[in-house]
Amino acid sequence: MKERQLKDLLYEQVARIGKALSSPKRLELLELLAQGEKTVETLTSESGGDVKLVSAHLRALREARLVEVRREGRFMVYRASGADVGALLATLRDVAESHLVELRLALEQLVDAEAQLTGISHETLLEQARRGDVLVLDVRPESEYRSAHLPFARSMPLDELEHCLDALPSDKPIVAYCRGPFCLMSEQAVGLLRARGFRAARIDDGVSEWLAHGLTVDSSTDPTH
Amino acid sequence: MKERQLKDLLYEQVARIGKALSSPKRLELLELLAQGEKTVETLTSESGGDVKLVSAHLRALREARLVEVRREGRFMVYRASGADVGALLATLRDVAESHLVELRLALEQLVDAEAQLTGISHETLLEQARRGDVLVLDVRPESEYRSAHLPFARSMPLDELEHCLDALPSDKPIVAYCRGPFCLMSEQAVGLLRARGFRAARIDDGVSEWLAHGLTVDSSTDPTH
DNA sequence: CGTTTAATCTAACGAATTTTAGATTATATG
DNA sequence: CATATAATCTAAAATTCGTTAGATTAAACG
Repeated sequence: MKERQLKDLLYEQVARIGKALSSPKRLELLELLAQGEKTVETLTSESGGDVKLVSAHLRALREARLVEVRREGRFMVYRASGADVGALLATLRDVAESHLVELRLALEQLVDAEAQLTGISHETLLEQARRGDVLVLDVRPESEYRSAHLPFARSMPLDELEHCLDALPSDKPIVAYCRGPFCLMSEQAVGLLRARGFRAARIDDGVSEWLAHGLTVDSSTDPTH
Repeated sequence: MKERQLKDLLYEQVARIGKALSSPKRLELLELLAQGEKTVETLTSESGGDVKLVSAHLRALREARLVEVRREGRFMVYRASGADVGALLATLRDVAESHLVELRLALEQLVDAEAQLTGISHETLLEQARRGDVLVLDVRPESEYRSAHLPFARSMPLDELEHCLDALPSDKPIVAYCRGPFCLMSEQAVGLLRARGFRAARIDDGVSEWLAHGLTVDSSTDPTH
C-alpha cells in the first residue's frame, strides 16, 4: 500500500529537522545565529571550536534548511532561515529543562540565583520598561542588538559596560538580558553593576524566548535610548 | 576555564531531546503516544513494525525522558511524559513544513484539498461548535478520545462510522479531525460521509496542535454528546 | 509448576555521523 | 599575477546508531 510509504516520507522529513537538532555543537551554532547573522569566523570564535568542524556543522544545518548563507566579499554570512528557528530552539530547551534533572542541576551551577529577577511577568516588565520605571539593558554585542532586541531596551555590550557606567541611572533598577538562559553575559553584567552600587538583576530570556512566548521584538532603532 | 565545560554539558542535555527526535520511527511513536497511553503491542501494530525494534526505540525515548512506562499485568503501558511533548512535536512539524519543500509536496499528495476545511480560525470553529452550529467529530479510536479531545467534540471512531450514520445530523455541517496533519483517518471519514450525502470537511489539527496553539482540550466526558 | 504471552536485554553487523587532516576554491590585496 | 584570507570539499579514522536475531525476564493462566 502507498499509505505507509508516504507516511515514512513525511516523518523522514520531520526527522531531518530533528537530526539537525541532535548535536550539541549545532545547537550552540543555531543559538548564536538566532541572535543575528554571523560569519563562519565569528561563529567559530564565539562557539570556541575549529573552522573546519564548524563549517561541516553549518553544512548539515543548511541541508536541513534551518540556516541560509550569502557571500559577502571573502566572508560567508550565515543566518537562521526564519524567526521560527529560534522559537523552536527555545521550546526544545524548555522541554529539556522540564524533563531532564541533569540540565536543571547544571543550570543551577551556572547562574547565581541572587542575580536573577524573580516573580515578575513578561507583561509587567514590558509595562515598567515602557513607562521608564526600569532600564532594560541589552548586553550582547551591538550587531546582535541591531538585528533584534527587546522593546525599550538600550544597547550596552558587556565589554563596553565598564567605560559607560556614567550613562546609567543610579536611581532606577536595571534589568540585563543577553542571548538566553545558557548565556552568561547578563550575569557578568549584573555582577559588575552591583559592585558599583547599581540596583541590577538579570532575566533568562533573550530575543528567541521573548518571541516564543508570543511577544514582539524591535530592530534597528537607536541603540542609545 | 570551567565555563566552556558547563556550556557543553548544557547543550549536550538539550541534544538528548534532539537525538530522540532524529528518527522517523521515534517521531511516529511519539505522535501516537501524544494521543494517549498505549501498550507496546498497540504501538507496534499502529506504527506497523517489529516489536523488538519498537521496544528499542521506546527505550531511547525513555532515556530522553520523553516517555514513561508502567506495568499493567503483562502489558507495558507507555505514555508521553507531559503535554509539552506533543506541543514540541507540533512545533517541530510546523518548522519542517515551512522550511522543507519536500514535506509540503508529500503532504499535498497525501490529503485531498477538497476535503479540507479552509478559511476559518480556531476560535470561530470553537464558537460554532459551542453553539451547535457544526458537529465536531473525533474519528480516532475511543480510548484516544477519552484521553483528550477537542472541546464539544463527539467520539465516532472511523471503523464504527458506517454503522452509526443514523446518529448524525444531515442538516448540520460536520467537521472531522484525527491525530493531526499526518493522519488520514479524518480524510477517510470525510470521504465516507460525503458519499452518504452529509456536508463534511476535515481539519488538520489534532489535540497536540490544538494545545500548541494555546487552546484547551477536554478529557473523559461523555463520548456520545 | 510448566506454559503462554508481552516485552526487554544482549550481542553483532552494517550504515550513518562526527571529527580530523590535506587539498581546493573563491575573493581580495599589494 | 602572486599571495593571503575565508571557507569549503574530499577522504579516512573513530564513533555512534539502527536493525536483526537469539536468549531472558516477568506476569498470568490452566
